[in-house]
Amino acid sequence: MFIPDDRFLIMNEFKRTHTCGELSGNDAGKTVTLNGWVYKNRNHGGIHFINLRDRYGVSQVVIDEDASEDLINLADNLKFEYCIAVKGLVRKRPDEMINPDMSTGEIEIKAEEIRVLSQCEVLPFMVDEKSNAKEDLRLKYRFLDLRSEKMKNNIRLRHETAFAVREYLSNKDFYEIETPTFIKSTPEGARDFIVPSRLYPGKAFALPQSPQIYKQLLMVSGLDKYFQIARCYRDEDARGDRQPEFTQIDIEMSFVDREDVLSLTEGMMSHVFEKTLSLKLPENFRRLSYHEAMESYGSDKPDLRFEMKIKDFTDIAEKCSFSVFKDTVANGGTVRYILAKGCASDYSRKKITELEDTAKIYGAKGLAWMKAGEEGLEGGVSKFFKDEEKEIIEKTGAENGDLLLFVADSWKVTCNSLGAVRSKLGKDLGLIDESAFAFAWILDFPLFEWNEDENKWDPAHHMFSMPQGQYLETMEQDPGPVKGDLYDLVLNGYEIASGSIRVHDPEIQKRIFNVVGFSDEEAERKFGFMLNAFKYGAPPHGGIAPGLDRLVMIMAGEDSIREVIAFPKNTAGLSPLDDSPSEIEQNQLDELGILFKEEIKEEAEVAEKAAE
RNA sequence: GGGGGCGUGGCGAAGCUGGUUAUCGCGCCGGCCUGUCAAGCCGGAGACCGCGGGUUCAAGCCCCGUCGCUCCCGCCA
Repeated sequence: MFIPDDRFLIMNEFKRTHTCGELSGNDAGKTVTLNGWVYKNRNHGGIHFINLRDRYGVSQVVIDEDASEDLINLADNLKFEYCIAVKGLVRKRPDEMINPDMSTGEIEIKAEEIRVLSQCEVLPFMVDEKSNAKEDLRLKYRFLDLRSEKMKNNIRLRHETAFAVREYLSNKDFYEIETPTFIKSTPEGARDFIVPSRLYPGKAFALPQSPQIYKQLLMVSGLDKYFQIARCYRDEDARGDRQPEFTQIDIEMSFVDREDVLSLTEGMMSHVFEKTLSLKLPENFRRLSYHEAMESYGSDKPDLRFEMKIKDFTDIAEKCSFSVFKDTVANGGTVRYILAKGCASDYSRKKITELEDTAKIYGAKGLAWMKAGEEGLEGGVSKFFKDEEKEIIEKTGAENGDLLLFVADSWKVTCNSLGAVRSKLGKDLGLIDESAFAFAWILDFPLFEWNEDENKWDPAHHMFSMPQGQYLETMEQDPGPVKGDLYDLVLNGYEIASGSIRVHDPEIQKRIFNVVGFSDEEAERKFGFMLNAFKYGAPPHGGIAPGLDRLVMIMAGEDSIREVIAFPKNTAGLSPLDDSPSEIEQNQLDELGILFKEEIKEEAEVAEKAAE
């Protein structure tokens, strides 16, 4: 095997003239040089075919029977994923050998010279869509995984999305401004990642959960329209759609109301989908109130690719003889149901139990059911509703062969659990159009949430969202119904953006703090620098923050944001690639004034002994 | 913090109500083959069945524990 000593010289002579994806019949007759990786190597004795791959595509290289012995010998020894350079003549394939599945299938390159630029060891998994290697292994060898067609396309889509965002916002006079990633820790909301300070032992920076406060300060600065494709950090457990570090398209603008932010976002999404997927989105997205989303779809991020609404059953439940329903209503709860058209025969007792298990995950105590037959309602809890049978059939519109599913519980549990049942039905019954993109705005979120455990009002989101005008007078006396100028954008069952019109008036801000029991002193200590800025001519402002990872995930048809992040963490928050986080040197700890390493070990040992 | 699923050569899987030699495809090594494009044909190497313990005449399979991954609840915009 010839491995060159002077690779610079080789590169000089064998620098690519074309990529592996661009050659077509029009290039026939040209002498070209390609650089790439050996994707396939088929040896037919007298003739070799090598599929050479780079970022741009795959081209077939042929080593003919008339090639030199050296070249044949070299081709024989090329293994998967060798990085090579090929110099040769582009020629049209004979008609019957054209490969219509290959963008370069019209041509092939008759190799004249081949140089091995870099060898490759036996692979841990095939760089191939069909390899199906486990994700942890793929993450450990991400550099190989990213060579695959799918990952390459996902990374490209992500780039194109970010590019379209920059293009759109820049054309609308937005500035892209970087905000700090070492900031003050504010322990509200998610846990902060902490960066200890060497210069000030005992003190620490936090990594931002979002650039929220800084972007609001930029509005006070009069910079007017800001965006940033911003890395954000949250020290919480990962999920398929959540990573400890993620990227959001952070946007803030001054002198706007809710409608301005919504229409800007709609325009931006339309631009992105047009540029990346050549898809036209509706000019205005559907709108649902939070209450409506929860009641009809059982989620604040409903999948609107199918309907199957959840409906109210409380009026019949409260007067029926079935004590589970009756008592729930009497105790302030609610009874709601789903009508599954034509599902009676598909759903045996066993399959209904699966649905019930789904409901139970979200706190439901059970899933009551009945089926509509030729004679009326039958099975399940139908025997308790003999008197109301007619009324139920009329109310629900149940027809022969339909299945009715009920949950009786608190409003929230009823909605959430039926929402989960609805999702499962949608998947199981194939109601979801996988090619659809169902955007919707969720509006009118409550600003406050009653905390049962601590007997106090909590902020339902963050504390800097503007209450809607009609609630301003009664906010303190009756916080429950207060709606905020908050908005979420949902897409196919995911929340892909969240934003609000902010409070820019220190007086209103103070009142909100009061409702949630935040003392002046505490507010001053945690957010003083922002509240102070608001004393100096803060403009009315608002914004939104679409999650880039989730957006691209959905556009790519993936189920996990890890598929659209070049180097993600796994669900345990670890990086299998570099094995981080890792232990650090004692001297690093010493420099930071962190002395606990031995103490932690001792504590762990003590705990271990206690466990025994 | 809690629940579900998975863990079998380098990779992906099969392995029945426990039964003696752990199977298949890909990859790897050797050979053959002039038009393939998931190339084909012949031969070969490679596995402490995640780890520890238990039940049994006998465990990949059953039980207990533990570790890892993954999905979900909690948590989290």
